[in-house]
Amino acid sequence: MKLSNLFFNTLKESPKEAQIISHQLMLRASMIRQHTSGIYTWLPLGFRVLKNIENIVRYNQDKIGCNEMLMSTIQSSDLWKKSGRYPDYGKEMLRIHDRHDNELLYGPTNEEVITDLFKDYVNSYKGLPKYLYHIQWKFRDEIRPRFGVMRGREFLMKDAYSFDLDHKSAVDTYKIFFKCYLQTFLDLGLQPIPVKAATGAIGGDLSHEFQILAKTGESELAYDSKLVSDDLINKSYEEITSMYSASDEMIDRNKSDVVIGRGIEVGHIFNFGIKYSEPLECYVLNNEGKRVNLHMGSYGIGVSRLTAAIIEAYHDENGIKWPFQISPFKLNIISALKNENSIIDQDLYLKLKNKYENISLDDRDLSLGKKIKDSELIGVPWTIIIGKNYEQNKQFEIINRSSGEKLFLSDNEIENFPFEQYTP
RNA sequence: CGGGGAGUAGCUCAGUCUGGUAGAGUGUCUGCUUUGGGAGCAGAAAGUCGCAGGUUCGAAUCCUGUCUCCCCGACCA
Repeated sequence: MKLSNLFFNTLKESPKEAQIISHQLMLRASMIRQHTSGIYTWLPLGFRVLKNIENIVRYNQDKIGCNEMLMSTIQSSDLWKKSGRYPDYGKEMLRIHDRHDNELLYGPTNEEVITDLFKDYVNSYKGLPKYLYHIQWKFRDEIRPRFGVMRGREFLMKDAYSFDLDHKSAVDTYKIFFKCYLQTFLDLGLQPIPVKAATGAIGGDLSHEFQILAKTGESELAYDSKLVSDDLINKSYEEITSMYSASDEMIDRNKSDVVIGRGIEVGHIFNFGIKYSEPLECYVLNNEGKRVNLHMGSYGIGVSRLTAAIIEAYHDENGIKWPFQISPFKLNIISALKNENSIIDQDLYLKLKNKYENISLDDRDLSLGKKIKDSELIGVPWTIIIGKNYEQNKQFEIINRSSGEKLFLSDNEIENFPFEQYTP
């Protein structure tokens, strides 16, 4: 995209409402705009990032045979009354009335809806197990929204739901999602720490949070240093969960040889048995022709929160440092050639655009310094400058956002340069 | 909900104590000069001072009410 067409407006100073670095940078880079407390408009740059994250999450869900669908954001209160959660959810649930004075709500989660759906479509054990998910906006009327999209009231979540015949099978499913989550966060460029969780309001007997390390994280963590390892993904569920990890009040203060840190919770998985299938009468016939309630699990990833979490993990004093796969633009071309008629930058732009889907050309009439600063703030992994070195040696100057390293490449070299091999 | 703070130009803030009719930086616009790290000079546009009521000759400033936002705590992807 040509930046002259991009709707954005970078800020030198950060608006005072922002307290943490990710919130400040998201505002300064024009990724989001606050509409009201805890509710945000996603501007073009932010929306590109959100979609990139969403696609990585989607890819990993699809890989384990999870079916993508889309449920409504508005739900009827009926099912919540059946499950018993209508009174329990309290003020955090946004309750609304339609013109007939029917009680509706803006969905904070979807266990009821999906359980009610599932029971009418699968009636035999032969149709199990089945996994379903969607990526959808949720609303939880948080007591105190804060830190930008980190704890918004309206937020984008991937929520998956599993249906199994019995407990044993449900545990196998749980392990599949567990490994899938590790892979998803690794693909996003993050180092996940799985933490055994208290099951809380949702209930059930098996639950893990996935935390990523960040100084500004809301949870305190204590974990075995071996959990931070490159080949964690190659270990079995049993091996991984045998290593110590805990958050907040679950931490054993007497335990030594653990690493203490802070984390941002970006995922949470639950196995909760028949908690919803029983009241909502979701059952199948087993191989003896008997009715059995399905064993269910739910698996959440905070997609919009991840944008902030990734910035918390990857930034410096000049701005964001996006992992390549997340960045709104993979590389940014800036021309500093004095000859106004030069189209070297546009030629290069067209050439690289064939190879990389999203790249940008800063064709705005601004000083070189301002363009470089914007490129750094927005967090583009590679900035290509066509200037002095091009005029003298026909070389493009390539700046690596993360390391600050500069490379000088010829016309031929730049076409084959492995830009995607970038680590922030 | 309890405790604290703040609403003045797109953004950051001064002015409020001590009432006299709106300021700075940055951004924006115009012109000229610039062109390797948020350029320089000159000029310009831009604010019902959150809202409502009150006191006063006169209110951003004092009083009352109200709304919104931010921070600390309980809740959570």
